[in-house]
Amino acid sequence: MKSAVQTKDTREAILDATDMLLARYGYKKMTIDDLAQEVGIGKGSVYLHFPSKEEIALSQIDRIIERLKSKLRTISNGSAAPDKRLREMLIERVMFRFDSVNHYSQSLNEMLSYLRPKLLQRRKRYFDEEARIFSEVIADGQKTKAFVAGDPFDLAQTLVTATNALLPYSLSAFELGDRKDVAERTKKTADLLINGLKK
Amino acid sequence: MKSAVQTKDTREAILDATDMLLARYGYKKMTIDDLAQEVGIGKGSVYLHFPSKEEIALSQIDRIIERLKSKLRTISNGSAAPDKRLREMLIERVMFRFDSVNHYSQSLNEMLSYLRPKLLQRRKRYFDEEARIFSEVIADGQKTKAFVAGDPFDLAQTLVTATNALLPYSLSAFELGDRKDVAERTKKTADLLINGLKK
DNA sequence: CCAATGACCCAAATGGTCTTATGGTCATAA
DNA sequence: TTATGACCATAAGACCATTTGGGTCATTGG
Repeated sequence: MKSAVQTKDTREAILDATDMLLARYGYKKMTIDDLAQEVGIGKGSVYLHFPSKEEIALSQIDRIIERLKSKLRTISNGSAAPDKRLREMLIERVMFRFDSVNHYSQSLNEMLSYLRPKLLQRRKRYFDEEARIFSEVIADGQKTKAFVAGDPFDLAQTLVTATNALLPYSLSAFELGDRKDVAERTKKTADLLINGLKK
Repeated sequence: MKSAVQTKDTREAILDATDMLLARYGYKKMTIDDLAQEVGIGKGSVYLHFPSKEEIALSQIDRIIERLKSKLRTISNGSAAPDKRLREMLIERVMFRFDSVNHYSQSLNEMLSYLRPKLLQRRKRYFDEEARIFSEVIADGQKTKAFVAGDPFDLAQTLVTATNALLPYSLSAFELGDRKDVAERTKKTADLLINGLKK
């Protein structure tokens, strides 16, 4: 990875290195110099791809969510019954995040202390975008009268809110508890919520 | 309030003063001297009631939760139908906290940074205790076949988890959003959850 | 000519030193 | 016996010099 990048897009390489260095050093301690060296480029070249250190870290978080959304869309577009799809999506939204930041250990809260306002904004955006994907499945379920009536997006936002406490955010993955336990709590919450949609 | 305390229990007076000073100065800036003066006692007398500064702040948080639990019990023991009681309790658990710490503005997260491990522990305990009160109402609803079968405490914990993201914790009341908005989101979440219990 | 580079700039961070403040203790007085 | 505030030790803050690191840009090589 320290050799000049030839087989991989530089922007992605920077984000990969960011992922690793955030986990190792946290936001504050991670330097652009370290990053450049890790990628095998000059320090100034980093700024050809990202306007600031802050934006690099935020873009890494964005990337995690983009990957999640892609997974949610795959499930959403599947052929299972809408309630089964919803359940799988709720679980995925929690567990994918958990696994994506699990190696960040204590550094998640540290990042929050530096990037709080912008992270909060993005967080709101992420939830909106996720809810949009969820709402499509809800609308599906409503067409066949399997789900209650109501604005699909509104209902989706409720699903999102109800599972938000299970996400690693200010609580690190470590603080959230054992992975198995988080998964279990997520399933139970999802089941109750979907059951509520069915009436 | 600066006069010697005669008509009010000293411990309560200390906690009242803590509530006010936490809101004004935050945890770090609040001094035991300020506290003692606010109550009208000597600085050393504070330590007759609390072992440490840390414990004073934690006890104030405990007190908020005790008041909440009292309110939850009142609702729980009411004569309304179980689903109506549950709904009211879920809303109360969110809004009572919101209102109790709303005047803390930015200082909630500051407190968290100093008291994190102990706050997390207590937080777990609070949730357990709340879930116990909820489980009684769930058991009530199960007796009349109005609610689904299952361990009442387990189901109650799910209700608690599903509304946890709405509580002010690392997100201040300010960051959680407009009070009206929080209440609205809480109601929608409660409705969906209770609907899920009814099947 | 254009993109990559690393030297440069400057504000922020850090480390060292001294001073002050504060949590907690305890001798004293009521 | 209990309340008090002076005392103590350590932590925190202020100050200053030095170093560091985010961001910029003049230079070079392809």
